[in-house]
Amino acid sequence: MSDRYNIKESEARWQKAWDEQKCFEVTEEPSKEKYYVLAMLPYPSGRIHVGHVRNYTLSDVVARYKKAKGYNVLNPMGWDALGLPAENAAMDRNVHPADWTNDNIAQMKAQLKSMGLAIDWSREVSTCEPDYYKHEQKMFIQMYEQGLAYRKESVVNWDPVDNTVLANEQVVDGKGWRTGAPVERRKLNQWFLKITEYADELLESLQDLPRWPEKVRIMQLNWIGKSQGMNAEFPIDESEESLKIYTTRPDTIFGATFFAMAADHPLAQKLAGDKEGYEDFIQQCQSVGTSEEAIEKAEKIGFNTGYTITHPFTGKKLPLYIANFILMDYGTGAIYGCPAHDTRDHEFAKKYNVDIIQVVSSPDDAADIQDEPYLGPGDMINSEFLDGMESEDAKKAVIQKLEEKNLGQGATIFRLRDWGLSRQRYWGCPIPFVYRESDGACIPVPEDQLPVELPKDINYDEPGNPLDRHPTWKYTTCPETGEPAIRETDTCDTFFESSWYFLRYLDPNNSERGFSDEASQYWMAVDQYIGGVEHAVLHLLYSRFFTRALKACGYAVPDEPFSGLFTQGMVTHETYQDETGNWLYPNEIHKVDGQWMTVDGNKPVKTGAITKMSKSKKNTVDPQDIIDTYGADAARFFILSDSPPDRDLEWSEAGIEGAWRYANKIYKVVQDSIADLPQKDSSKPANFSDQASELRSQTHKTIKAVASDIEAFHMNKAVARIRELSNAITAFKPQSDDDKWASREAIETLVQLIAPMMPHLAEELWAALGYESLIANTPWPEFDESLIASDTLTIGVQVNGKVRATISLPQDADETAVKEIALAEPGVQKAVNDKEIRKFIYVPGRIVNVVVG
RNA sequence: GCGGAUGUGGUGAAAUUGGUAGACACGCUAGAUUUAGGUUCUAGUGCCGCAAGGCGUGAAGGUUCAAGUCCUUUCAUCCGCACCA
Repeated sequence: MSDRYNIKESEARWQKAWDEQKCFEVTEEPSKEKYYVLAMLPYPSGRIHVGHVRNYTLSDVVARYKKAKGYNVLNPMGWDALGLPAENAAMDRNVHPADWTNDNIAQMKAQLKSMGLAIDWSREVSTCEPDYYKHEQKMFIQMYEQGLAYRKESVVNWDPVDNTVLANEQVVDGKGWRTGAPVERRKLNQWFLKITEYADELLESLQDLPRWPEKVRIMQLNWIGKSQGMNAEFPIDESEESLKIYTTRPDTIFGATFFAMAADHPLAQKLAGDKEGYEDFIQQCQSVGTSEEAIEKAEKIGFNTGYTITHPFTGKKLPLYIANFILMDYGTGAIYGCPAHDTRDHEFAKKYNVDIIQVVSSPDDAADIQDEPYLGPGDMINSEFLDGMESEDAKKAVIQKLEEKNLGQGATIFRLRDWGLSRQRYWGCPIPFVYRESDGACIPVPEDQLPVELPKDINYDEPGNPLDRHPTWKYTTCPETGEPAIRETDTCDTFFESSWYFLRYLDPNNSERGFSDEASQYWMAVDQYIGGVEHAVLHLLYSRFFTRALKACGYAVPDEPFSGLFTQGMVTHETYQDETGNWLYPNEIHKVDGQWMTVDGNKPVKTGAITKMSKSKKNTVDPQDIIDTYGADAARFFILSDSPPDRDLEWSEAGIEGAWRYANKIYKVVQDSIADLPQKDSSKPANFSDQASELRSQTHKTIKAVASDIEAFHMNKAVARIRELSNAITAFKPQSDDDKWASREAIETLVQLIAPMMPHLAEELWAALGYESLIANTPWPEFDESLIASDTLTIGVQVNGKVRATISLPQDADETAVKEIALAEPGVQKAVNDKEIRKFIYVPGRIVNVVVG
């Protein structure tokens, strides 16, 4: 009898073996088909969380499976090492962001290694290293030279007490998270990348991404937000100025009852700056956050400028407002308001007693337009020359009319805005520009002076950006004239690093360029990208833009960086609070008599909503505890078996033990049967018992099913198939030595099928089965189609749609024969009774339905 | 507010094109074995009902011989929203 499976010893041993044999280190091999598996790189926050385990287990299964299928598989890993949390840690704990980050990387790398991932660690990349960001500084300058990077004024959240810029997540209820001071909006000169230049192409090319989830493509489509509409320009009465508006609903022009522009519209100050209450109103607008959500949800408020605009067709004078729900960044920053057919305009009109005129007829006559706007299409009414037209035709007619009058023209606009890159923070990639003091000229840092490295000696004693306060770093000379110059002290958005890291992996030792064209041409595009659905828009869109921008700068990269994408669901967990409302970690509570109590003091615990795991709510679980207790294989297997990977996973402690028991069971079953099995590679016998044939059939079916399940990311189903096979193996009693051959075939197959999921256990058993080479280097088993086909089939017999019996039929049974068999079933006879059979339906291979009545 | 998703037993979930709802597990119940215990094995387990049978995929309608799947309406929950990563 065998000893119990020693997880710790075994896992460490096989990880060492993979390392020593450099099992997963790859080079370009033009003769071999490549497969690039990419998992989204982690931010080194401290310790890995369950979301990481899920992500990297998935990529690992794909990598190991594809390797077994014969591909040259690249599966790299790195660290998205720049970002805000490092600076928060620096401020809270007085550590240097670099030290904090590098400590975290060391810890997390050890944790990932303990998962037994098939990663080529020789290609590890950390984005906070100057050797990484020097290349993107060069890229940035190249983009600038191509006209893809530029500077303009833009609004930030400003904390007036700390004198610092706040991220949206640092704004809580309109107040700074540290100071509690009401946040202001402030305009700064900032760098942008011209992603809008590619808006149409990024939209159109979504069609070329069939291996992306539909939902992600739709989200990007909506994000880019192409809309067909009309630009128009109307003179403002009693003024020299005129207002440029944009609308997607030119058909509703006769329903226009007011005009409105954004609070930061250049005309706002000009026309109303001296009006009473203007300053207060602007203040009010500025107290709303900069996020789209905050703006949309804020109460709709307006300020009447006192000016009017004459309606181009009716001649009526309509009031011109400044309104907080108009975005300067969208369209022209001004609209005409049609309250009858737009929700926001309606809300606004109700509040300021503006007329509501219906111009599109609604199919629901009862609905009162004064209570509810009508948003759909319909026939035009109250619209002079448009009356009776369909909305779509009316749109064209209005555009044509305004074009004739030289007041407007049809226009296509995008919701997508240019990518604001500047961050007023230390722990980011320095933007490689200097400003000459004499004339303010903006000069790129010459290539031979790159990288512009972050200074090490910084302090957080004062608020604000340490680079800006640094005594020496920012003072330099102009590379062109040698005159005094000041460095750009803003750093890059960290999405900049993550927009090209997958290229750096290809050639991590290249110190001249970020990567060579040869490496890119061999490995790109990424065949399978895997990561969180929360990145569906920003990161994935920025990366798609980045490859196009790099191509414009002369790099050999494909337009689309990721040909296949899989987005995993979030990992969620129940939340817990003590009596005073403090959040509690799951390991700070325990059950006493069926009630959750605090471990410390046995006080009652309130359980709350199941939400995405987050540190702020303390509903996190440290996967290391699980790996230490049950082993990496059990953790991986449980995560794969529990939920479909694209769905949210509610973490529970209960299921992991089942995976652990299963691993032990497999170990025991295989170990116990080895002595009695034929030797490996012994020749296939000719005769099998029926049970053995059955087992062989199931073995081959399982090979096929597991492969297609893995390829479709139905890992939970693959696990179910594997468990069915192992159940069949345990139930199987060989009748002869020939049958034992079938038994060995099934067991070897089982070990091969679990190898991508539980790689350590698989190696252990593969060795036990007599193989000297690693299972990690062993090809995927082949299945025999002839063993899969069955000559009988079992189908259900319904009477009036309810199943009353199941029958077995030969594959080729004709309808007459089927009818005879079906009607002879006692259950069917009982249900039919003496009622008349009105119809007999036989769908070959599927179902029989007898309709009586 | 806008956009995207999800809803099936006590729990996680399965279910080609509409065609045997609940595979595979977790948990639970009973029994057996062993151990100090975690284990292991056998049987059972959607709900109601003694049974026959009936009812069951968030809710309400509809189409169909047949609906978890298609259509309409509706409710609930979760995620993203441009300076978190």
